[in-house]
Amino acid sequence: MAEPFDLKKTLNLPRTDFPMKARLPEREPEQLAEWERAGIYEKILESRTGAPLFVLHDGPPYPTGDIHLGTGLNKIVKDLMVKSKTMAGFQSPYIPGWDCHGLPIENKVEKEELGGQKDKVSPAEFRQMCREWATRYVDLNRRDFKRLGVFGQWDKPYLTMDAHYEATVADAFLTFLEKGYVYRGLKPVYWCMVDRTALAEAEVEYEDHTSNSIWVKFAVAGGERAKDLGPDVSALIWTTTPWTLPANRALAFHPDFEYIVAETPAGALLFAAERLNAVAAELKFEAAKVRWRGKGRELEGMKFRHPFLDLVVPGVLADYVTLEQGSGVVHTAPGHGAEDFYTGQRYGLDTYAPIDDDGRFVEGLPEYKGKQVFEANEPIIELLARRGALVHSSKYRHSYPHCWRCHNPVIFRATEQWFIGMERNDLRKRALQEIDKVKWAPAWGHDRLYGMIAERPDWCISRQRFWGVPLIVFTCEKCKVRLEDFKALRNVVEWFEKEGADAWYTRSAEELLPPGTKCPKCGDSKWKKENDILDVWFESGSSHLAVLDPKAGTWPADVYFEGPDQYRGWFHSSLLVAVGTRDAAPYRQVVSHGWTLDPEGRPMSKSLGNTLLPREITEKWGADVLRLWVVSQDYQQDVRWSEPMMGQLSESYRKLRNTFRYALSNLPDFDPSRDLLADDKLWELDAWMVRRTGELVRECLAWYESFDFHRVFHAIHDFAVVDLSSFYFDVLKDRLYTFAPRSVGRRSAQTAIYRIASALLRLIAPILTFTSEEVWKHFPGGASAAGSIHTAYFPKAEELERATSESVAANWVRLAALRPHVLKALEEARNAKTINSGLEAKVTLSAAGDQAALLAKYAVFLPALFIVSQVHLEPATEAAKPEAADAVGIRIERADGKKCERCWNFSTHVGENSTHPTICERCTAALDEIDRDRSTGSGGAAA
RNA sequence: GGGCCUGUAGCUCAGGUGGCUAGAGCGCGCCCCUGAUAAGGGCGAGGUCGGUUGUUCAAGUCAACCCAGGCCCA
Repeated sequence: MAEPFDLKKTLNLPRTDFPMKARLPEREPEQLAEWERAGIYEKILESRTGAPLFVLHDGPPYPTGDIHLGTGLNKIVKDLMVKSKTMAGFQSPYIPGWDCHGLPIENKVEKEELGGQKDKVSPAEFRQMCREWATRYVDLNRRDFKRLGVFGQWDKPYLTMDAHYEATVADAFLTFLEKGYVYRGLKPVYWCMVDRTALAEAEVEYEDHTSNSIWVKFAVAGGERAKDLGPDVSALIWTTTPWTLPANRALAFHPDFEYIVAETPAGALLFAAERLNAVAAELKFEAAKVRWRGKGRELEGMKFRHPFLDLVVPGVLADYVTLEQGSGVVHTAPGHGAEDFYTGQRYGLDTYAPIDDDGRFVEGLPEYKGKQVFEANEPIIELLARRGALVHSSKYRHSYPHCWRCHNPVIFRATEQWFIGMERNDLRKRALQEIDKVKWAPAWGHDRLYGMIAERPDWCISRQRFWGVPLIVFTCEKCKVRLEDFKALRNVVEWFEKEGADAWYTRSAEELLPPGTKCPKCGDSKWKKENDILDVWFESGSSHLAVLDPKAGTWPADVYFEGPDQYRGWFHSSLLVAVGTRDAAPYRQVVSHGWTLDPEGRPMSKSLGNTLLPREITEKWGADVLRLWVVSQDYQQDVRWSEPMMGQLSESYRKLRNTFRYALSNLPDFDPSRDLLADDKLWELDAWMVRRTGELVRECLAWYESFDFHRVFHAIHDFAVVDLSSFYFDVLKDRLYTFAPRSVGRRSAQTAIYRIASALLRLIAPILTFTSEEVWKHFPGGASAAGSIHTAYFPKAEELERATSESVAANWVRLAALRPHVLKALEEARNAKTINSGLEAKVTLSAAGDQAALLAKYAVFLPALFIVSQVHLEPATEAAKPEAADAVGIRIERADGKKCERCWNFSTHVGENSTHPTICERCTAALDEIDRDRSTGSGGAAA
């Protein structure tokens, strides 16, 4: 050997092209382009041809703006489900969708493109403008979703405005109609005066509103009990909607409550006894003489004079009357309240609601006629005052229903609407039975939806708008009879399949119906098309009909996954549509996630202005870090977002990335087809680590199965940090670097690293979508030649676990348990300046019994385990006897001998090698082995 | 007002059927290494398990009530 012999060149130091720096914001888009070129989504589906299906059916978001963080979370979790099911061996298609119809877009187009003047264009033109608006945002949303690494059929999503979809919805409506679920009726519904449409329960949100709180007298005008009450008595009512008084048609009493007539400064007043103190406080009087007492039921049929209309209204009984507020006497306007309406039905009261679509009084006294209802409040209050009927008036702030889209207060207004009757064909009962069959996560989801379905009123499905699917209803122009020839009606579905629902607006009734469709009653053939469109919830609730197919095995879906607002939304409407049309739930399982919270723990919302775009995150940290954010928390509860969290997750990401990088850097000369050692050839430590990896795999696969992604993440992360980085990889360094490249010891370590990294990588692939692919490309043995990691399968726990026996594993568990104690002793020696590096130390262990035997058996492996130069064993002396049976005494001294220049271990044999006087006996042997390998010509040194 | 959910170290999470001095990772402080190096390793300090009162030999774990936050319904 030449004089300047470089010993370092004889080491197998880590070497890899895999970059330490992730540069995710730049690299991820490149990866996306590559996947796009390769047709990754189709490739994955092809790779699972013939495999059992797992169908996640996408709930369609509304394309009216940028996606926010919650939407991103939703899509990422869906992607985790799909990717993990794919790797578990299922064929798992994912067809994303968008909910394109409805008010929000209609409003935007009306305001931003037509300056509020919708009449300027025809319905067909208006619909075209809405379509373009929706298309624009679908494109933007799609770009953002893809950026998150979500795989799916992005080039062919389902859109509720597609012709086929609209036809499916129309057909579903006809099925409901045909089966007798649908009826037209006069009922109070939520009405938005600004959007001029009826609203469903799900379209109403409660917000704070200031109302007029007024106390009004209704003079007793007769009835059986009138005499008992005494002269000049008035019933006292309380209301926060003065404008509904013109529609008052009764006063309601609770049959079981006690009522009194009290003599007050405002006159003799009839109200609930229990409300005396509250009324006195509100009306500001002290004591009151009680003149009469009686049960509410005695007041049924009493007559009261309307305070300003020439009208006498009856006393009626209702058990929804409460003693929490007001007087216990309830002003009843059947045209303006749901409960009032049902009371009105029972007593045959007039459902009076003289209000037009804009919320203006179309008739009534000059004081309020023509005024919008809220503007009518003041004049009505003044009117009451003039008539001496107003006892008290004040402002009252409370939560009040508002339109979810325009956020204006809504009113209850009786109008003619189309309904799906919940009791028709036992729809409610059957839906409830289906809920019991579905699996719910979290479990309370069952009770939530069950309660809602059990309580909900009939479904108001008509809307007075244009941007949607029209109700397929024709009325004979002559005799007003409705066409019930379903074969003829389904002709419209054919038109919709060809031209979309636009056909309803561009084609005449004669064109839409089969030629010569005649009225069965009068024989005429002039038909009038219905103007209303369907509630968009009916539309999105039909998505399973449009997208899934029982014949293909994709209906019902295996899982629906959405936010908690969908119990009243999509989970709800999908169930009703499915039960109505197919007599079963459209899903086997429903999973919901929590709200997305800002750093202060408040739900992110546009009104609070604390929302965040996923794009801002991917541009700064990368999609894989955002995906880590998703799996770091339990999404079934509320999830929080904050900048510091992202910082920590970046660190976690870096740790995982470096763990894989280190594994790769020790495998540059490792070809699994040539170098992989069989289980029984592995060193025990290596086999034990493989086995432990198998245990991790077993746990994680179970968590993937139950969609507990955060447990998967924490387990993998902890394993990478604790078991690999700080323990196994550290312990392995000496063997990997200093042993001859082809030695069994090194190949054993490499085999373990290879198997562990391979398992870990596939285990985390659904989460780290981009990075796992990047690692895959650097994996030994041409792993990526067969295709993307996303077409690979999850590792098999058994294959890894059987690397070694339970008893061998148990020995290593005991040995490894000693490590923290030795490390602590080393730390103390470091502090005492006895040593710096651990390799400068000699550890003396004193043990007894079993423990001594175990240590003796594994003596040669102990220096590596503790990363010290020497370990000496001695019997536990009586004095140094450790308390615990398996404890050991630990003494740290400086290592004997000199530091080997090659492996840095201390040895008393340094200097014995004449060629290399600075190296130890182990390195001498290693160099000899390297020389031998070189002369035999096979295999190569790492360096 | 009714119903439901949540509340364990600064952060994110574990803690079946109640049982040793309540755990992990990250972060933080101090130290080591310089052959994973814009890396790696070690040690350490952090919690009256939201609060109160009960049941029990024993409660983070069970019960009741309360507080805070959230969601749904009205």
